[in-house]
Amino acid sequence: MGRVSQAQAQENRKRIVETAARLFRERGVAGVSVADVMTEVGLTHGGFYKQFASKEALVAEAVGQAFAESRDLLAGLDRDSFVEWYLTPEHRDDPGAGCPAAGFSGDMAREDEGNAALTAYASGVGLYAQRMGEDLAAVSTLVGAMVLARATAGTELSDRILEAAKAALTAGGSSPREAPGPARAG
Amino acid sequence: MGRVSQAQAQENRKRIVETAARLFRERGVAGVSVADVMTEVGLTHGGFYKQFASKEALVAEAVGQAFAESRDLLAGLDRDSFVEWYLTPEHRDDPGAGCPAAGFSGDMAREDEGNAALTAYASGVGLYAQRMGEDLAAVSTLVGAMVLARATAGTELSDRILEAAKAALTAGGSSPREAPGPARAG
DNA sequence: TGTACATCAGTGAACGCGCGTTCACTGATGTAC
DNA sequence: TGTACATCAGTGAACGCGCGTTCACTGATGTAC
Repeated sequence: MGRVSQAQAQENRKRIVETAARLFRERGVAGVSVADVMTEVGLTHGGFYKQFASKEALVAEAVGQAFAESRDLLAGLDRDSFVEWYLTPEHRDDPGAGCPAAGFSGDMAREDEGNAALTAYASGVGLYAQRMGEDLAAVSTLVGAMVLARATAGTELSDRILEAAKAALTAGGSSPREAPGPARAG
Repeated sequence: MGRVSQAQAQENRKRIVETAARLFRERGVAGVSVADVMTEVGLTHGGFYKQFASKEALVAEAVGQAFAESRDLLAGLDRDSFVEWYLTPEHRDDPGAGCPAAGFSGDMAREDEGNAALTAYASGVGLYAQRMGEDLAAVSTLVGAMVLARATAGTELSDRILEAAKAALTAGGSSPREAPGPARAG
């Protein structure tokens, strides 16, 4: 295959970023090679560097892409609906299409400061914070529950974590310590 | 160096596991090679396989070791003191000596089920749950806050996450939605 | 509109590198007498 | 206690492999006239 139209090239680039955003969340950045991404898109790995300076640059774009995709979802649900959706086994079992704050957390903790991926990640977390009314403790509960539920997937503990977090964050925002109840509803 | 006494060999093995438990939490399992661990211990990498079947086996032992170390800490503090310690910048900035539930979360999410490391991890999380009175939502808040604070380290958001989680989990369990304050203190 | 040429997205082989793992070897340790 | 020999923890070189990245090449696209 020779040269491709500019429109096609732009389309290919977009698909590379979207595919990376999904695969990195599913298997981690270290678990996905540049060749993996390109093969999934239907291209050969050599062409990657015509579009991106490095794998690291792709990671940064993928993080931004993942948060951009979730922006629509966040906007379309009210707080309780969002929490309900977030803490489902379906979300736990499909990290590739799920919350980037949870999906990329393991990889971001090891990036060095100032890094483009980190910047995109931090601003994305800000988005989630906004959705939750700047309640950073609630965001922590969501992300922590998802991370733990995934790490314990397959055990009985996993489902219980999701349930406990849901009970704590819905039904009026009762304390994580207290049993869920109708107090403060509305 | 030729053969070494059985006592020395056992001591070396122990130090390999302890060093791995620290390094894996600091840089992630994929970010630490077998040679890295052995060099840190002061041995050469070739001897590793006299003591362990594979890197994967070391990961499983390291996870168990990390939780075993934290067991003492958990036992020595009451709930509020534990929460206070957990949500400090010092804990955030020293993952190698910190909570294994947070430190290994990124790596565990990608292990396949039935795996020895996963089993050790899940039972370790159970330990934390016990410490927090089986309040899995509170455990989620702790781990989520630490994971997010680490992923956003260096930004202003990072400290705010720790503060918000601390406010939500101490001072009588006030709602994560409310701003921190002196109300309900004591 | 048609022709001639330059561009450059994508190909596929190759690179150097670090990884997990193996192995022949060493020589102090542990054991049998 | 002393001697002779087997064991085996640790050494260091080597292995095959997959990775990120590079590069000469291809040929359709884009452009200049």
